[in-house]
Parts: sequence; structure tokens; C-alpha cells
Amino acid sequence: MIDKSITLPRWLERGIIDLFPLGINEDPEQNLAQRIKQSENSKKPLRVKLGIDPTGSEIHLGHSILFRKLRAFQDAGHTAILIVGDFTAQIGDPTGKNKTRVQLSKDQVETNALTYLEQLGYGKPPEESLLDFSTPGRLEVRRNSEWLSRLDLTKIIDLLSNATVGQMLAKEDFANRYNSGTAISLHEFLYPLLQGYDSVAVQSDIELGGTDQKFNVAMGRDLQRHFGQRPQFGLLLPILLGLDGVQKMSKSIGNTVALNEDALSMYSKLEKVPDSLISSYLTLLTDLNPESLQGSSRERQKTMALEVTANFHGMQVALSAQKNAAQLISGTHDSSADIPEISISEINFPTKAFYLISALGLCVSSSEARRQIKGGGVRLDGEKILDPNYEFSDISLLQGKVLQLGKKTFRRLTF
RNA sequence: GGGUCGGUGCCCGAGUGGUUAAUGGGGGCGGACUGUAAAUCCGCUGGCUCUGCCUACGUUGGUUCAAAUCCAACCCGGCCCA
Repeated sequence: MIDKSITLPRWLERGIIDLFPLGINEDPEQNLAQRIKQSENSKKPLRVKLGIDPTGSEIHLGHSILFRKLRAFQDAGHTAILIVGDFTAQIGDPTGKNKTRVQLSKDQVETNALTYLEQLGYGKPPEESLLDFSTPGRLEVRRNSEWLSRLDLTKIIDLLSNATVGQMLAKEDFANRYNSGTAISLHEFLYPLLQGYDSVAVQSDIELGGTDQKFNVAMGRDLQRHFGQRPQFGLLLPILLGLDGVQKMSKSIGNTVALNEDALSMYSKLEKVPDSLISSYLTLLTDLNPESLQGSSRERQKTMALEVTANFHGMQVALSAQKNAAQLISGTHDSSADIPEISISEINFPTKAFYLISALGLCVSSSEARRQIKGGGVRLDGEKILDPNYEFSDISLLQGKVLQLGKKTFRRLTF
């Protein structure tokens, strides 16, 4: 945690885990609070950089904590510089990886970039979106291919001369891989330098990142100084743990909540998160004060789930998701409950139970469906189905009923 | 480029000619319990409308009645040397 003697505004301080430089005197080059004051006095907004590499197609809550902070800067009148790492995505950030990343194609990267912007709220009014896309002067979206694709070898060598092999190998991810004898390709050393060069290209005053970005953000400072610029501040936020409460939230681990998920599944996932996560989720994903929140763990958990869901769907929808989730769990759902519907019109009758489940996409394979049934994880209107080969002779036997898989997947079968 | 060791299912890791979807652990999923948490216990964990049939041990070919296991070439990685 950062020193409380540095008096940052509350909106800025919340959730921050590291800030550098952490000047103790009044020098605005070293002291962020002073720098912000200076910016306000001169009416010159700060340029706050956040980079995302469009390597996937969905944004989840783990990413959102950085965007929430970036938005806070926007709301305070500063300029968010969103860097779409369309060039760096093709190299792959080695951070946190224990192996070389797969390099992505240009087309794939561009498609991903567009879906990212959409999920961040492009085209929506500020009050319904994660970032403010519409207030003039609050956002610049830049693609780093703009400058990185034009670097020539002379410039690249100049960049490379700013870092040493020792520094690179001291970086945790590289150190781990090096020590465990896993391959490190040379081009991966370029990544931190390119991310740093982004800061030079956009002349950023502050860079946001997760704690794992410290090396890369610091590299930005070095390069800015090298190119005669005022070095940026580094503002680091924690890495959000995923739903399992152990590993960081990540699509490839499968412990995420995506921003574009429907309210019911978002709420349901969040309300069953391990207790150990509740406080950090409250701090990082809501505006509530975790300490002042009364009630049992279970109640805090529900409040957290409700608040986070409301951030993306509005309070009305979130409340109804909460109600529906409660009904589903207790098995008292009535016909009015808002259960996601799924059509069985494509199924040919008669049909066996296992086939129904896999054909509807509730299990990844028919073998998986058989296993789930044998394991007692499948119910139809609350009745366990135990025979994978149980045969439904006609669609009328299923229509309108609720098919349940495990504790959290419910589907109302419709024609 | 040379020497050497290695590449097994989501991950780690046994297996070195023949009861084989391949020991064990982790993870994951399901069940019981519970607060849809944690802890604990139990089951499952390649695919297929499945009493059977496919596909799998880096790739491709070969030897054999039979190969993850033997041979050859190739690809990829570690270490040492240049």
C-alpha cells in the first residue's frame, strides 16, 4: 500500500497498490498530487495512458478495474489515451506467461480491437459505458502500429541500447522461464521496449497498469527520458483474482465474468465467489466502502454481486437478476421466473436424454453429457434424470420445462 | 554447426513390444454437506445418438501377428561446446 502521507484525491487513491515516483517533496516531477494540482492550475489536462493488446475477443472484470480508474481520470477532466496494441498484440506480451505467446494475424487483431471498443461502450452515452467516448477532449484512441510499424533498424537498435540482458533476465517472468529452462525468443525482449516507446509516442504523463506491468511502465520512463521527454508516473492496480479465488482472472483459465454477460449469469457467478474475494471485489469493482458494509459474509457477497451487476446492467435489472437467482437455487422458481430460454425445435423426437443435453450445447460433448447424467447432475423440473439413454418420445414432454445442469445452469425449453 | 538429453491426455509426470483410453498427482466437472462460500467425503475426467465403433503418446515412413515402447528421416526444446 502506498504511503498515506501522499495526499491523493480519494477517487485516485482507491485501489492503488503502487505509485512511482513517490516523491515526498513538492516537486511536481516526483509528486503526483502536485502534478495534478499543476495541471488543474494551468488548465492543461494530464495525458493518462492505458494500453490493451487485442489478443482476445472479450473484456472481463479483471480488465475493468483499469478502465474504471481511467474513467475516473476522465471524469476529473483529464485525457485518457487508450492504446490499442494492434502491433504489440502480434508479438505477444511475455508478462505472466511461461511460454512464448502465439502470434496473431493482422485481421484477427483488428477484429478483436473493434469488439473491445464496443464492450468499452463505444457509441453509448457516458453514463452507460465504461469509458467516456463522447465528451470532447477526454479520450484518444490510438493504435500503436501507427508508430511501431514504421520503426527502422537504426531506431530499433537505439531502443535496444536502453536495456541490458541483465535487466531483462531480472524480470520475473523471464527469470522463471530462464531458470526452468523454457525457451525465450529474442523478439520477446522487444516487447517491454515497444510498450515503453508507446509512452514516448503519445507523450503520456501517467501510465496505468496492473502490478505485473511495473517493468514495462518503468521502461516507458527510461525511454521518455532518453528521448528528452518528461517521464510519466506509473500507477499500478492489483491483478484481480478470478472466480476460483486463487488464480488471476483470465479467459484461458476460465474463471472470468465477461462484461457483456447477461445479468443473471453475471449475478449468479459473483454471488458464489469465495469469501476471500469479497473485500477486494468491493474495493476494485464498486464504489462502496467495504469496511462500512454491515452483515454476514453471505450478505456482503450478495451486495457485491448486486452492485457489480448493476454497474453494467443498471440497478433494476440487477435486482431482478438477484430475485431470479434466489428462486432458481431454492428450486421454487415459478413460471414467471426469468430463466434463459432455449429452443428444442431442432431436436428430432424421440430423443435420448444425453443427446438432448449435448445437442443444446449445455455440454461440450455427448460423452460429457452422459457423464453428467450418470453423476446425478441433470434435472428436469427438479427431477433428477439418471439414465443417459432415457428416451423422450415427444416434444410435448419437454416443452416449458426447466432443464438444469449442475447448480448454476438453467434453461427453459421452448419450441 | 557439433555433442548430449528430451517431446505422453488441460498441466505435471509414470510407462521402454502384447490383459490399454495408457499408473499417479494437480486442476476441472458432478454428487453429499453448507451460506450456490471454505473444509471434508464420494464419483467422473478422449470422441461418437455408445451393449459397439473410432481417434490418440512431436511429425512422417518402416520393422512386427502386435509399437507410446524398436528403426530411419524430419520438426521442436533444454544443457554443454563453437
